[in-house]
Amino acid sequence: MSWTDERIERLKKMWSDGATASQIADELGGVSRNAVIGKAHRLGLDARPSPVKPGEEKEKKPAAAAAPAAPKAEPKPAPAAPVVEAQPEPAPQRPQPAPAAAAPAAASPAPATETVVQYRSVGPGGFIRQGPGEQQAPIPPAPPRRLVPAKPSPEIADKTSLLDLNDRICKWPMGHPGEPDFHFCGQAANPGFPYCVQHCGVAYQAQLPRRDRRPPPPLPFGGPRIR
DNA sequence: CCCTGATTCGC
DNA sequence: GCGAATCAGG
Repeated sequence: MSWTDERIERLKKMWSDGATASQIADELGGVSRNAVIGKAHRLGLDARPSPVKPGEEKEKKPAAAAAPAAPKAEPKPAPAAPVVEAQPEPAPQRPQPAPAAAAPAAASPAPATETVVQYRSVGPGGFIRQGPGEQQAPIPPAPPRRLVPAKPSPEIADKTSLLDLNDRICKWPMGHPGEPDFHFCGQAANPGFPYCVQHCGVAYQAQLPRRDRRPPPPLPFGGPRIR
């Protein structure tokens, strides 16, 4: 198998969606997990959290097979490529009480000061994480009240959320995790099963001989995201 | 042992 | 460019 454009495309998407190399490999078929990882690296895709610690530098390995004289000298890469980092702004003025919506766009016309590119990461809920050095002034003291789980929005107030799950209701996921309307089926569960009767029908299927197997039903998550 | 991703290196 | 072999952590 070769890396056609479509296959590369799928690799990219699945990789950035967080699929493991193995998953990607047997999804694509015809390639090994290693091939996928190798390709991902060659494509310059983001490194994933590796189980291997980046910490200590590995010394030469025992060169099991007769390794000819070290083929390549390795000049350590230019040490200090200027790391682009969010620069803490002087913040001379007391920040305004904060428009809660927190204009994510750096578009705010910084008056007269230099234009500083700010990099921000986006948290799981879609909120904008604060960069270092841009603490938002006084932290509102926590009210001495008991915290109560709240529905994030009226939108899903009547939907079955994670907090509503128990062993008697159907836990079949509807929509995509992380999205505002993600919820669970919520029907009465088939006793002894985590899903309602309909979803049990989808989740549990008799294994048929390969030859007359039907193509698999859509994944519970609605299949791969389309971005 | 299984899994994971990273790296190396012969092809 | 490709990917098997190898490494190393969980």
